[in-house]
Amino acid sequence: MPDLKKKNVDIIAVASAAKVSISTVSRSYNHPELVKPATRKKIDAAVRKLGYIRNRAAQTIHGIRSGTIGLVVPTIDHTIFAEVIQAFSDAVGAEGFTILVASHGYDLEKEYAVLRKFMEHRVDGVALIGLDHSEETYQLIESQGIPAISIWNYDGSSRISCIGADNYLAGQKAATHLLNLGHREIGLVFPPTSDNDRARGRLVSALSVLSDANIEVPPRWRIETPYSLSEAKEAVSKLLDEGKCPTALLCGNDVLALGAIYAAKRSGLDVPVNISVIGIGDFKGSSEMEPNLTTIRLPARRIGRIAGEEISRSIIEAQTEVVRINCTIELIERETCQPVTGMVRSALPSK
Amino acid sequence: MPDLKKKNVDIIAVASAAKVSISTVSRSYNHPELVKPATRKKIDAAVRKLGYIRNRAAQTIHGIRSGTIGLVVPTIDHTIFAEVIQAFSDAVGAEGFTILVASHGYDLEKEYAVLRKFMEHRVDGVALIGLDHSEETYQLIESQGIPAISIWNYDGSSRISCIGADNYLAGQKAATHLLNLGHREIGLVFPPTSDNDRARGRLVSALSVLSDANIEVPPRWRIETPYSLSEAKEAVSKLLDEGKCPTALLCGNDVLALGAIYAAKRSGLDVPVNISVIGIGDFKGSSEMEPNLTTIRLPARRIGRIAGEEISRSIIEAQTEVVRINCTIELIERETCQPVTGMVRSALPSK
DNA sequence: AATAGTTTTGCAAACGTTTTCATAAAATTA
DNA sequence: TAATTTTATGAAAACGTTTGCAAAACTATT
Repeated sequence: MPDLKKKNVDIIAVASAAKVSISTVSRSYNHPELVKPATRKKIDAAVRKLGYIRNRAAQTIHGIRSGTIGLVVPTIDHTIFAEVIQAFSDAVGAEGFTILVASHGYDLEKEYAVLRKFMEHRVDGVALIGLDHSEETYQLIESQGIPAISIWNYDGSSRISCIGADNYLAGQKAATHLLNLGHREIGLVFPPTSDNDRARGRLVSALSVLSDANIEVPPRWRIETPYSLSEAKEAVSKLLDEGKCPTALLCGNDVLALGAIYAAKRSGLDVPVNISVIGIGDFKGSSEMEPNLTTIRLPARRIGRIAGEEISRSIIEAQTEVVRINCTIELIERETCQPVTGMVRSALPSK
Repeated sequence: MPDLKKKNVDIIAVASAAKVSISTVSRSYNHPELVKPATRKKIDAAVRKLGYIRNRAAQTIHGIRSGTIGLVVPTIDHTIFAEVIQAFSDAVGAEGFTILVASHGYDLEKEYAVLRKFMEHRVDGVALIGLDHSEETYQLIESQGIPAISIWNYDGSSRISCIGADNYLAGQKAATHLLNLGHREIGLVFPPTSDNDRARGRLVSALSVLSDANIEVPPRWRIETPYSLSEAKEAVSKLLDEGKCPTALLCGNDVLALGAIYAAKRSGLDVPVNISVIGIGDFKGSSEMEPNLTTIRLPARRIGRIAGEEISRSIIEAQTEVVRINCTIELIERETCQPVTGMVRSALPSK
């Protein structure tokens, strides 16, 4: 039973309890092969008796790694980021690192502030979402000279290492799929795209595919809504219930797509018979929902895991060169999209 | 522009650049009122010029707080925990703390290991989910004498501070509601209950309400499934497609409930016309899904926020007495449950 | 102009470790 | 048994801060 004498037990206490010098105690942790087994046993006993726990702060000021990695995300409670965090955490945890987590709520100033705080804690590396960051943020990272990695976006000319998918391609694939199914009347449901390169890439490319096909999306069919199930549902409901409605909805991510599907159901529309919906992401649950969501798969867990492995590696090997990894994405055809030819348009609301 | 001369800029570098002693630099951070404004200005200039960032590790070994709080959850990528983490993070962030996060995957040994690692980092406090922890874990917390708080469960005799809801009551409310609607043939869908006091409390109380009403749940109707949408859907599908099926499903949480609803839909059953489903939690999205989920609301964000506020407070005030907060829960009647009297049972599969 | 009081600053010890270097003890060899 | 090599340990400096104490620089008072 640990000695509860409030005195904070330090390495000195252990040393005297074990009747050895502090150097020996330290060594028995850091270079156990250099200390005699018998001595090690004495030390272990003392450690156990006193309930000693090493102080990483004290180690850290010797230039020894802190063993922490900072992770900043826009928000923690979106499926997609939660998945990334989990995978990232598992990957770096396997290498002995602990993560510091913070969210910035899509505010790049806040992101900088958070990152600075991480630096005060002398994290061994940092991970961010996307490549949209303030100049200050980039300079901070560069001036500290620690490994940094951007998760979620691939960009061949990124300023820091990145691992992710090509969001531009994602939007393209989604739009192309709808086109292939014969859709010409297409609505767009996207989150705000300022300060969000993921959404922006998808939107821009979708729009460009559409305009290449000579399709113009009327403003009323271009919905901008916060990244929220309820708000997306609300916004799409409004679109569906007023005036002419599109034959298909291209959504910036699966959450918005789900909101759209709920809105359709609420308006008495069947997906995909009356309207098709495609998402981007293939979030956890998208394959289970009824009807199963047709979407562009962005391998969140894989990205998170590789990001974790990659940054651990660059910390351990102290190599700071930029690496860029592009994860392939694919169209997952499920049940929420169908060719226009098979559609029943009569169900459209007449109110 | 920061001086990039790899030399790690420390307080000494700043001092000499500003032509003052290191004590003065230190003071200008910690007790600015003690240093002359003109001097402060010189120091600020030097700091900016060199890109100096304080080293919390060095401060920490003076007994100064590390400014970190450790948070251990079973898993990050379940809506419910993600919500809690977000709220908790925001609350402690407002007080200047940064969180260390780790997950243990429902393995209490791992939880202990993670907690130990947190202690090495000298976190100022720790937060855990639920009250099921190993004896070792409790002793570790007690021996370190730092504030600890358990999130999600209320228990009047908890060993550490706790904030949460009464899961026992939650199960009771859910079961009672089904009973009130006239259901007598009730299926139970729960996650494994060992090492999970939340689920256990709910299951035990539901069962007890049922048996008090002289209702016995046949083994085939007692489904144990991992906390996963797809596995719940799978398991419930099997139940629904083989043999007699219950008029209502009581699910241990909203994710399992959603899985059950999907399974019903897949089996051609309408919820609630052919079968009622009740969840527990009222997760984000439960109110939006179609049909809206009837459930017992556990205020996740509120719990997370209060937990964060509470632990910040006890760290700052250095007061370590146990506090226990019980958040009220309520039945949210929505669309997935209806009285047996109105049900259509003919739709049941005959295969 | 000398004194007393205040404000501002610097010196040095302390915090809990790791690590280099030197020394003591043990094992090996001659 | 003495000399040599190897292995195990300890003393002390170093890491980047904070802070108690004392000295220095001002201000105000006579």
